[in-house]
Amino acid sequence: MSHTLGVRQAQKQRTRQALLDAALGLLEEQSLSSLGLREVTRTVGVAPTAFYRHFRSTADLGVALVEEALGSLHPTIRTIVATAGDDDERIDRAVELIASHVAAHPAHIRFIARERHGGVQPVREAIRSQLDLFADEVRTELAKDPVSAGWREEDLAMLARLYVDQMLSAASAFLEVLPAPAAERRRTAEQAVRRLRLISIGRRHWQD
Amino acid sequence: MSHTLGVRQAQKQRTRQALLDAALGLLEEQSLSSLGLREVTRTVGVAPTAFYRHFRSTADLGVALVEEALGSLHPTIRTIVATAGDDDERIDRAVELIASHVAAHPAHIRFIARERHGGVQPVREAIRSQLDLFADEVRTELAKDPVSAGWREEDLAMLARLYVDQMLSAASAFLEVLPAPAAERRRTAEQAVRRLRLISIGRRHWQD
DNA sequence: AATTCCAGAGAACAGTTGTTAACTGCATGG
DNA sequence: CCATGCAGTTAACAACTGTTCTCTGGAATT
Repeated sequence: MSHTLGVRQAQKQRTRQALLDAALGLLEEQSLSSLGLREVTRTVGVAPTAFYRHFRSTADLGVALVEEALGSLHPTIRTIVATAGDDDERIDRAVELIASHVAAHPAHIRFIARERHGGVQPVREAIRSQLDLFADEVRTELAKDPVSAGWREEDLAMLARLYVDQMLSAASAFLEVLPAPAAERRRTAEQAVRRLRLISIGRRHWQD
Repeated sequence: MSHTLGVRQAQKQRTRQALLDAALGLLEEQSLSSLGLREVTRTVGVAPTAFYRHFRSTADLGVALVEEALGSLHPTIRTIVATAGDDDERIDRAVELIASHVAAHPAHIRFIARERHGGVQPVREAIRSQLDLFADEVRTELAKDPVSAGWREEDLAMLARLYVDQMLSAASAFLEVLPAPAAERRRTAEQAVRRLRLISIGRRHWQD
């Protein structure tokens, strides 16, 4: 199964990754719809035509970036929601985890936030389908919780989406204060915590 | 005071508005950072150089579009929050109002959702400052409500921001289902209502 | 009636873009 | 060891970009 890649294919994947990295870097200061294929190949140091060996278009590259940014995040999300413990404990841990993830992969988060409503349809759809997946996974975890006993199916789905949206919103907020002093970053974290707390309270009293 | 504009300035403003309209149309299928100045003037039917008589750059035009899209919305927002009546009634009315506004000005909403995290800094900042203004106005209205008695200042601010975010989120959701059949549009409205209800429940039990 | 002002036109600039075709060199599989 | 496959190169294309400078016609001011 673990068939070591030949020298040939290994080099190809390396160039492909270089293209993705270069694009992600360039996308910190512009949107995908204005990203030029030549711009990307130039920063990698490769001929413009080489691009076509890996992607049909910049939109295609964008879809690959969505996969890179969100694909490996599913187990993390599950963990956040499924972790046992007090509600407030869980919230604090979730917010910390989001903050550290943003600090570790700022460009990825920026890309997702930017292109979620961006000008390139295939990319919007790719992001949407990933978020739908997240929401469904969160819903599954929430359903296991005794607090969700007696909940209507669509209410559970609503809550799951709300959580996913909040995580992205929090991530985007952290992104904006990344260069700010620690005090302001803490305030952002506290805002996120308060939001999740209010939602969690609403959740506990939903059945009244 | 109501000094009628001279023929001269009137024509200028007409061209300016034509540029804004053309840009807004073009931005339905791309982001501002990829919008070309020539592209805009071409659709209006004026020389590229005429653009500079009205805007320094496309970013500058973008800032003007933010004002056009959000500037006149402040009284509406205040009304939504300040309206008397049962909580659920208020929520229903708010969601209906958002839906009809999106149906009436889809391009404006799309523009705001897209450029809020878009690739053009001055536009992001313009949107942010408008949303901050909204949040502050909502906070002021919320403070008048007896339910908010005894609330900490930052908790009120958090709730206000949460409401503003929800309105934008709902608007963006309506936008996505604008071409969809009425049944799906209703489902979107119900999702928005449920979210606001949960938040409203959390709000009533916040003090426990 | 004469003068100033200025929105918009026109032409030209150096650079950029995506895409095509035909190529080269090297790892791969027979 | 030789033939094939294919990642990446080179060159060229027509079309497009933002910005400059110069000019013009008609409204606004005097």
